[in-house]
Amino acid sequence: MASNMEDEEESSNGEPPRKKLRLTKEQSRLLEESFRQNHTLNPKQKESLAMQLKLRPRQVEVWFQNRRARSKLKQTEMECEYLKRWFGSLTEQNRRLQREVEELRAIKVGPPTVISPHSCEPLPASTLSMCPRCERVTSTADKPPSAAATLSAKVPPTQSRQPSAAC
DNA sequence: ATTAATGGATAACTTACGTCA
DNA sequence: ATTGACGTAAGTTATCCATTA
Repeated sequence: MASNMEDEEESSNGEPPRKKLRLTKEQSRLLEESFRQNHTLNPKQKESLAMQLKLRPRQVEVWFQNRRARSKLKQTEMECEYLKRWFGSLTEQNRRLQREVEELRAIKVGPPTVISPHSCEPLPASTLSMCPRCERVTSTADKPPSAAATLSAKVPPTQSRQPSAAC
């Protein structure tokens, strides 16, 4: 360590070396107690607290400044932890929902042949094409509600299961 | 057991900005 | 509208002390 080499002397720039005060237990206790009551001090409170603690008012002032800063830092750290946990739970929820979507998509695609909504005849899947707008292969409006229907109920009306003009 | 290096806590300082008379 | 005094927040520096290799 490079400290204490010029105790009681002046450093090269003519300034006396900065000395750090160590507060006693009792001083800390009183300051903390006072901080609990009020996070800021008016000049009168500062003066009387300084007298009580046998410190300079400036030292009391600095202590309160630093104490407010520590308090805020702690609060910020706690909020950060909370947000991290929240993010984690949202990520997990998102994973579950993605899995569910995959399962529902698998059910919806079903077997390789489908029934034509027009002729009620089975059609080979290879003759069908995907509508780029609604991403549906064919109309299933005449089928009973399924899990897939439940999902699509959440889709905006323009993407309803009724065949659009483009389909 | 001793010692130098290191990191955390915090007192003290500096700067920028807002408020008010 | 301008100005100077004052208080505070934010950022930085310096010091002390405990831990560790």
